[in-house]
Amino acid sequence: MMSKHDLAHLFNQIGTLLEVRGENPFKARAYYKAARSVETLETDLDELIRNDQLKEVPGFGPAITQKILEWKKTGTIGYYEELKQATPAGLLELLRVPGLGPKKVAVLASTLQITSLEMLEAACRENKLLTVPGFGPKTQAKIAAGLEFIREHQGRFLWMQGMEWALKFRTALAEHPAVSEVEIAGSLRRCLPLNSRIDLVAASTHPAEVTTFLTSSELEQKLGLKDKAVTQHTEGESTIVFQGEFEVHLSVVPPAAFPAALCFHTGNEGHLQALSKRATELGYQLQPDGLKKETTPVDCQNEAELYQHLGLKYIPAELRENCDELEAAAADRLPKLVEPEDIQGLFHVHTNNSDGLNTLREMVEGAISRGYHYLGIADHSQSAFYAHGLSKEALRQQWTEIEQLNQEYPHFKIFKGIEADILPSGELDYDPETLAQFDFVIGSIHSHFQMGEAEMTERILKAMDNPLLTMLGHPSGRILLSRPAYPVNLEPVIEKAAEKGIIIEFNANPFRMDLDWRWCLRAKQRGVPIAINPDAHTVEELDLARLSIPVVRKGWLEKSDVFNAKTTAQILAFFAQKK
DNA sequence: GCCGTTTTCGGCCCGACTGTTTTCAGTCG
Repeated sequence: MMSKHDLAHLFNQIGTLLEVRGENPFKARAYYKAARSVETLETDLDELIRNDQLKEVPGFGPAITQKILEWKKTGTIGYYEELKQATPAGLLELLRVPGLGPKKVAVLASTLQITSLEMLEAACRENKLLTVPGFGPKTQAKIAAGLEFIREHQGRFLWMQGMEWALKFRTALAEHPAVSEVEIAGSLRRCLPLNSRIDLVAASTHPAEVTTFLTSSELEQKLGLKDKAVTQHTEGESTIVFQGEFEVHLSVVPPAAFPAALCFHTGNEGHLQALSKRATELGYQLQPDGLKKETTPVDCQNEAELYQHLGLKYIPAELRENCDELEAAAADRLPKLVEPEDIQGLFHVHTNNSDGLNTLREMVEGAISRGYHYLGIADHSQSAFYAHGLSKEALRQQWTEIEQLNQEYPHFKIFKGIEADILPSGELDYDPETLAQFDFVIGSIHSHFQMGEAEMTERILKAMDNPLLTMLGHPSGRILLSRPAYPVNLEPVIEKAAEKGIIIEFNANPFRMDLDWRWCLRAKQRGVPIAINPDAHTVEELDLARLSIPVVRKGWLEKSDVFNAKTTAQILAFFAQKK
């Protein structure tokens, strides 16, 4: 089934290919624009074709229109295939290097014939970049550092990406007749935002059949694993790698050993050490094949029983980081962790008034159909040119529309908000009179990342001193796998939030997931409410808030710690008291 | 490649930063 997303992807690819090939950048932009138009079409593509209205869509001229028709008929675009054929595959990879854009990539390809990350690495080592006009020692050093960053993150993947695959493996293994139980273990089960391996533990009386199944071409075809290789294979364990980035490790144990094996393969190291120590103190031995008293196995049906024998409440895997969880489990003061159903509404939602893809109405109706009770709209502010930040005039129009929708849906509440840039000075990106008209104001940093830690911290603290600030957005600025956090000391930031009653965002975008879990725990201890915000730019992304709950739980958060677990009435009261 | 109260070629989203330059091009958000 071909979706308009596939077509948009093709246009984006054409744009990128044109750029690295050094062709007219405005031609590339025309394709990017067409891609965006395709994504945001309000009328069905087929209907536009039927009524011969394609060329009326902004951004669709004769060339693009012809290509859409071709794609409809053949499923692809000849022009794209030609460009792809004529461009070395590694060239697009080079764009991942921070500091390398299409122009420089084109220059490197034409002067040094560099067409892959490996070739670029070699050229840096040999100081070859210095011979290229426009490239100096600093540029070469920056590129070398960028390559280092990419290498460090090689084979690492996001929690949501990893879980998607892990669930497929678990389902396939569960259907195997020799498997009695199978679970996801390791860092994915502990819900770390970044992972390097998919760990699975299965119980079976015929382990070799199960490990062989993991390495089989049958499973490879069933799950569509690309570039699969087997890196380890014994009777009880096997490891495969696919797509060059995903490593899957499967351990198969006898059913009686399953609970202990699952616990051992879940970790983490520190948690296991503390657990073993406690077992020893109580006269047990905790080993990967089971819990024993003297040498006699102690019967455990599941992990909960295993913990129970050690005088502990069951510790959810998310909390097993050797972070006071054993003490809490012993004293029966483990948190009752937040659940997806606890989320009542969403803040930090964009519309196509700034850089979102859907209309305000679509976002509102999407939230209603998902069972939410309120929605906090927060488009980009005026300084964010790159994201079509809203002028005051655009704001007034949006407010009018919000008021109309609030009337149309009396049982649902739409809050007027903004994601205001925190400017380098620490000022928020509108005058106080304008800011005062919002129901809530999120302050976020989107530019000028190159500051020292003290200066950056000061900038954020100053923004928090503004009485009109309600919430701090993506508080570390990290983009997992592509950009480190900006330098900031979060300790005084959390302190200030506690003092001023400011909410801190947990950004549910899989590439962000900040506030990081360690700092969530700190915020909770200081009584700072955390809002689990989807930062949605499409209707589908509204789901990110609930989908990211496992990662949020890692920060010990309970329903009462989460701002958007409050009812509409409680939110209204909070905003009223803030004014 | 698209677009036009500039009707058919010349411009196309803004601004800061950085590094390589002696006046600017590329990248990034």
